[in-house]
Amino acid sequence: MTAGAGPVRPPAGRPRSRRGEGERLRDEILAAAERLLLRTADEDAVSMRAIAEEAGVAPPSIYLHFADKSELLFEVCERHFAALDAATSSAAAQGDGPLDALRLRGEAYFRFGLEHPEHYRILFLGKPTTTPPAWLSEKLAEAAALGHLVEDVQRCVDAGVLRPGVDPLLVAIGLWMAIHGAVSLMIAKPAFPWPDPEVVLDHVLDTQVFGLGLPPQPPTGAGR
Amino acid sequence: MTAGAGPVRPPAGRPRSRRGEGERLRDEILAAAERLLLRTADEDAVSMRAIAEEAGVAPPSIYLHFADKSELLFEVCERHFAALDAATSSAAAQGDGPLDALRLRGEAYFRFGLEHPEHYRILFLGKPTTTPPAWLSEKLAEAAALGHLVEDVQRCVDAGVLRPGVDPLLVAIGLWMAIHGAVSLMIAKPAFPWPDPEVVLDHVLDTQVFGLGLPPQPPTGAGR
DNA sequence: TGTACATCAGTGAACGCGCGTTCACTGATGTAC
DNA sequence: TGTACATCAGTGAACGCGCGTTCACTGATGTAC
Repeated sequence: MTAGAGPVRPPAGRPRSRRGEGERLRDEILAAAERLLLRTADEDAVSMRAIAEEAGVAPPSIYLHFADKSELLFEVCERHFAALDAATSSAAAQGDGPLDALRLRGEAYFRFGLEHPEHYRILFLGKPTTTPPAWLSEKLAEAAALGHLVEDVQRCVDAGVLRPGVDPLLVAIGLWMAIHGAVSLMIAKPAFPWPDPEVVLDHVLDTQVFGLGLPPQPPTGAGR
Repeated sequence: MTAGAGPVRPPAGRPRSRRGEGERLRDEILAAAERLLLRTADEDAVSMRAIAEEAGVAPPSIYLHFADKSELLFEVCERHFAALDAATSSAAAQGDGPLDALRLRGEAYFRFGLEHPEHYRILFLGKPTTTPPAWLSEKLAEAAALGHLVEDVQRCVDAGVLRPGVDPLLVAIGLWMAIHGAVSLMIAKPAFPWPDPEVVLDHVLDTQVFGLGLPPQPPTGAGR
């Protein structure tokens, strides 16, 4: 009975946008979907109805701004993965030389994935059926920041710090797969007794650089 | 009008089991689910109704033998992954030395995953929510044949073909992650312009063994 | 300054769907007497 | 050998749910005259 001003209003009524400002709702819907995804950590909980409620709006209003659900969800992720690209690239920029840059990029990718598991799941673990066509190749590579990764690998090749004759694209894909494997298993099976994430990360990256096998020429006898 | 024998019968009527042979249906349901999964290659298409129809039985009949859907689906996969374990282990047994065995095991795992994408998806890409508790750790490791992988790694350590001081479990998990990363990305994004699977596989395994970096002591000048 | 009207932002109710699961039941089959 | 009965394998119909999406609509707001 404290704030008794104004007539009866619908519970969480969001004020309607002024004329010409209809686009504002678009951003609010995206923000609501993102909040839901982060709070519930469950893609299934992010239904159109739930998003609408989170945004303080009726479900059909979403269709004023998005063609369907997947368009909305993937735009949420697109924004988020722009942040991944920024994070990995800025990490790589701190690198001391191209190999270090590559390593820092990998670390940033790994941490980003573990910190945003549901986004990661939607983009990289989801079924192709529910993925819009554009996301099947170009955007996917973009989201994984694969282009920048290839560039980093190319720089390593140019600097001569990788084995000669390697294919930069193949190397980049291999790195992506190795780190993705770590991220996706730990995300998909959180209850599994994994070692500490940082231990896993270090091991995966060390293995990529040095390999598991013995160095070809151990210092036997007359080495040093 | 060719085979006019017998009275009118329900379309795909499966003959009811004799008394005491009720357990027979259990196997038929498992087989039906497996067939559906392989034919449709889509986990969503494998509903209880669809399984029942494939088995020529009414949906409630499934509950005579399985508590619920996830119990059924995971039993399907359990059988299938017993085959994975058999395939990888028999591949490893062909190996010429422990390191070769490890490599053959990895190859077998990779190929098995690509050949059975929907099973792989259910087991390793599914959400923890839909996974029965037992599958969150013990059975999971079993299914990935992790135990046998650790043993193989241990044999390599004992034979002195890996870098000294490595933790066999960590190495095994790292190998698992690397190959899983390749399998899961190629499964999840089949439309992506991946290199040829065998090229990917070779690269991933070579990298695991040799690393991407330069060997520590390149033969400069007075080597040979 | 007043008023009819077009436009815009947003809504209430419903459609149709397929799902997992439950319930009360049927009818054949073997068994006890 | 006959018959009542318990048991077993399996079913038809329905429950309740939540989903994505559509449709006809409302009511406020700005604009033209």
